[in-house]
Amino acid sequence: MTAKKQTVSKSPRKTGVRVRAALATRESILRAAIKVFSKYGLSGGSIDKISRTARSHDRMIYYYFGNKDGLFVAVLEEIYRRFNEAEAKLALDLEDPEASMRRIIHFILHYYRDHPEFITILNSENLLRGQHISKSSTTKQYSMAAIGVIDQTLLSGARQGLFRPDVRPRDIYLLIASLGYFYQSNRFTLTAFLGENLESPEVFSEWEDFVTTTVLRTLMIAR
Amino acid sequence: MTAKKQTVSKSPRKTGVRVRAALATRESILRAAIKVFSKYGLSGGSIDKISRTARSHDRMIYYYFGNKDGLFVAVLEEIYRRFNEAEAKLALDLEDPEASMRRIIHFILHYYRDHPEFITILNSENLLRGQHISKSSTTKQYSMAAIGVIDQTLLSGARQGLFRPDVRPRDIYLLIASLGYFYQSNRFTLTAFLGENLESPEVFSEWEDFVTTTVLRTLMIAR
Amino acid sequence: MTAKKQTVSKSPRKTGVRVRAALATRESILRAAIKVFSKYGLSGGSIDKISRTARSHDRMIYYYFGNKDGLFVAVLEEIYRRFNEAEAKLALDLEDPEASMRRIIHFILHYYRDHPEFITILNSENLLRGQHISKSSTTKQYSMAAIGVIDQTLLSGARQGLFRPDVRPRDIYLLIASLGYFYQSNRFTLTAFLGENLESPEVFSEWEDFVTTTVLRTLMIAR
Amino acid sequence: MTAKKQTVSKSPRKTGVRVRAALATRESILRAAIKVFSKYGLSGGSIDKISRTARSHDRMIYYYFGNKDGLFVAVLEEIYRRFNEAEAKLALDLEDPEASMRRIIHFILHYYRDHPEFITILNSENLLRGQHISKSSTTKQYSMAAIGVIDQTLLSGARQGLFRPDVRPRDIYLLIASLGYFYQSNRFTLTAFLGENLESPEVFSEWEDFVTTTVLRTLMIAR
DNA sequence: TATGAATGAGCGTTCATTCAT
DNA sequence: CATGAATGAACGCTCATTCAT
Repeated sequence: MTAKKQTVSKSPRKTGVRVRAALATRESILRAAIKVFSKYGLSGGSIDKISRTARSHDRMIYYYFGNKDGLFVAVLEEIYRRFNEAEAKLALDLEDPEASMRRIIHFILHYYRDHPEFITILNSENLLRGQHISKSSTTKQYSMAAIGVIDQTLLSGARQGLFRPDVRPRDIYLLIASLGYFYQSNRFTLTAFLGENLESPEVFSEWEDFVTTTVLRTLMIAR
Repeated sequence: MTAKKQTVSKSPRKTGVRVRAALATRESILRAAIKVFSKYGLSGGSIDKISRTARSHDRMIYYYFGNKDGLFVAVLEEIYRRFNEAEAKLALDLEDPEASMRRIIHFILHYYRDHPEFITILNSENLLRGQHISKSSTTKQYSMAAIGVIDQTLLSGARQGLFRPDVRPRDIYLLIASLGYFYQSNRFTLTAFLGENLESPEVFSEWEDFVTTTVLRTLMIAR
Repeated sequence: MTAKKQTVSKSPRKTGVRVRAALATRESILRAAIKVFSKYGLSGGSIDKISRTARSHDRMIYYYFGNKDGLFVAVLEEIYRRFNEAEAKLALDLEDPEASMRRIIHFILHYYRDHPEFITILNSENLLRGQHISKSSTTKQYSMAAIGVIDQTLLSGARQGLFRPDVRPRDIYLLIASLGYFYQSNRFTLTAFLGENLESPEVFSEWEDFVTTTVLRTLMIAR
Repeated sequence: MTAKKQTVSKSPRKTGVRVRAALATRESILRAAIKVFSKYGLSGGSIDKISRTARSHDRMIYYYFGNKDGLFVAVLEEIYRRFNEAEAKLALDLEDPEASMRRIIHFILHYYRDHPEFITILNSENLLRGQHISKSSTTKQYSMAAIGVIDQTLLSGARQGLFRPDVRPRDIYLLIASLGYFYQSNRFTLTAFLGENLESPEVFSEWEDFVTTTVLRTLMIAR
């Protein structure tokens, strides 16, 4: 974490250590930024809070990320990268499209639940009308993967005569994402509104069942 | 010295120019706060921005709302009240449950699209883990109305043998709200992600069709 | 305390009640001001804190005392008046000057201990270089009484051949006041400095003995 | 980001212009704070007044002292340190205890007269019930020196058969401090009260004589 | 006699950022 | 590669006070 306390050495042998230490500093700042932006939003998450959380110094943030917006862009890229990385591990059996679809739903709902920073940071970015994501080129490529997985499943399902052939993968992606995202994103106001604790495992589990049923009903050809 | 709520004067003779001016001040601050919080979030929406927008003074915000949090609570209550007021105008023909459901979906999706402040302010409140809404008692009553409308529609549909009888109104409320909310809330990151402009009327219209189809497919008994 | 909630009556009979209520308001503000100024000083004791403590309104302070300085002048006069009133109750037997002197010392030390507001408010006034007391005419007359009592005691003691005849009453007044005042006024820093709790009854009692001894040693003719 | 205490640089080569400038900034803030707190008290002495007096910026106060309270603690430590430093220069001839005692009295009375900030700042701290001094460890050690000097003098006097052996140095310290402090601290209200200008050199000189006489009378064994 | 509404200046503090070395 | 020093603007909030009835 807080490497870089070592004194400046003159021997070139130690350069490797310093580079590694520098990376560690950069990484700990990034991790701290995710935590802080997630909790306080962009304007509420101050440079000071972040550097303190990272046990580093304000100045280092400027050193590695230029300014606050640069740091936020890096944060955005990182959370998308993490989501993509997790999704890539989904081993789907395309021969069983219904099971694949259930797995995808399960993955998305659980990822959202277990990574609240993903949701709050995307909300922050949307509050700012997406002004950072447009600066980033890397994020765009991730959509391919996310929708590609659904596309393949739908194609397989249609080929087997199980799924309607006229359903667009983009709509199914939005459908699942909506149902997973809104539930998590708005769980505090919803809890007050509905008088029901959406954070309880039972309520969440019931919701997953409902989502699965709904997606399959809109996909599957009735017989 | 916070102003007493509503400031009901006992002698109606005195309900003169100043009281009217006072109400106007309070209201213009509230309206400005909705605008500013909606655009910048709670921490980004400064007292100064708000009082300037309201063409009033910082001090008056404290006079009428105590502090920034008090103002935010009032803002929350106001946007819920407005939603409720709009919903109350929905004239549903319960004899035709399918049409009713289409109307409800139409109303919610369009309300979210036309009132982006509703979404951004709720996101801000959820970022803060619902710490303001719990202080407010008035908001809770609004959920009754919102779900009540769906409940009646589902009952009518079930009575007529059109809708499945085992679907919970709360789930249908969450289903529609999710699909309307996420689309609007995340339209900027989604636009970058999907490479498609979700703000275009055509894309929105297609989405409304998809949502309607999905809701009805999950509700209606196949024949 | 919080009279003045009664509705405005048109019958002149009740005028007495209202005047009394007004006095009560004035008095409760004065009492609150003593408490607040004593605790927070002049600049730290805000109009708002005072009106809140008095369960009255800011505006009433201006109504009765003109402004903050006017209120502080009234406070100064009040604490001097109270001291004078208490001192007037001292029944001294001038035939026994030593006992009289012991009584005076006892009275002053205990008055300071039991009325910390007297000390803190005088300190505030001295911080401001006595700018309020010069506006007040009533306070000056009180010194007469305070020193007069000592004067009579010294005269009696000198007449009886017990006290030195060349000691000035003003010096004895300053001597006793210094020893009583400093002990109370600086008891917090002294406690930290000396590592001894000056608020304990035993330590205070020992101090009273020392003061009495010192005053009498400087007064009495050795035989 | 509060500055580290004293900022001792490890490589002496770097102790350059900026470090010296930094020390100057810190010191000029401290000096300004003493002046301003002395004149207006803690709550009346605003950060703005101080930074303006120091010809620095608000921000630097927070940089070097954390917050206003931190600055006040530093101010307290500084005025105690200065008193201690001055006292350390007192060259006493312990072989002549009476002369030593006269010198101590002289020193204390004149120090109080010539350093009014010492008195007003201690009054401010006592108004706040000693809440800052308890945070400071350095001040406690100063009491040792102050009382130690008196202790040695008393011991020498007792050894020579001049002073009573049963007098506690702490009491003599309090006696002298009281008589010097109260005279200065309350000189404005006393001047109004007594109708005599305590700031005139003659009156002060007479007071010093009276104090000296009083202290010696309570100390010395009558023959 | 009493009040709610309004005001502009100031409060202590934190903001993101740049400077010089 | 890293840091201590510095900056001006903004933050949420409170100040004593006056206005109009």
